[in-house]
Amino acid sequence: MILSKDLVAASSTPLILSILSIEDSYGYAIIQQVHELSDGELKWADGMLYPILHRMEKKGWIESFWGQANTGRKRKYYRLSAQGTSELKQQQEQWQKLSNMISKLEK
Amino acid sequence: MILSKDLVAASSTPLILSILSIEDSYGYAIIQQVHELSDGELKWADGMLYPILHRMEKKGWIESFWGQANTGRKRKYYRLSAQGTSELKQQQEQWQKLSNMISKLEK
DNA sequence: TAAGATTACATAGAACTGCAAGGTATGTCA
DNA sequence: TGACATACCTTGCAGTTCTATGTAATCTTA
Repeated sequence: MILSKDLVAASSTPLILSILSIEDSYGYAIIQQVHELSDGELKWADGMLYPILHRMEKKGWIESFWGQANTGRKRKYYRLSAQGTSELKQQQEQWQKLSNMISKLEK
Repeated sequence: MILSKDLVAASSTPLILSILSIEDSYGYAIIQQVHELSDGELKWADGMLYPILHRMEKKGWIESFWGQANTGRKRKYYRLSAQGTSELKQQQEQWQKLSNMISKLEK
């Protein structure tokens, strides 16, 4: 199944917020987490994710800090901010509301 | 609650398809139906809806025909095509899948 | 019966934006 | 040593969206 562009766009933010609500993560890992979570249906390009992360940070939903893998390679981790937590809650509610509207109409 | 732009964009198509799956309708009425269904939270501008309807028709999901209200005023009705029916089903599945992913992550 | 509100549809194009493409760099391992 | 995986970044424009604007018929009410 190919997910519609609109839906992918609309789901990316809540998905990232959700993932970060479980534990801090970094760009490259988030891509893989999404890939697994979706059973391979969502395959984000990295060039698509990083701008989203930057935008979310600018909005104050997430905060970044540099970390180090045990390999020595540096990673830019993100953590959910307080604002991001409330944003996540709101977006989940919105999804729920729209899902209900759409499925309520099902014959 | 202000619905995020992305979500509004992603939901407009399945919403319209859903409404038309119940019964044929026309632009002006669809706006009101969405307004009611959402308990006043979604307030589409007409200038926003008509282009969407045209796009959907171009994609073959809906078909238009001119009708007449009992008042004598002409109306452009839309009906769901076979293609639109299968598109609706797909989009509903996609919504479901993403909703599940997002809510499964909830702590 | 005139003015204002409502119903109803249409479209150009300004304004926005998403993301593909292209770039850099380090670690691993055969 | 070179191929592959890991890891991050940004620009630019192709494509989209919907605001602003226009038209016109019908209804209401004073």
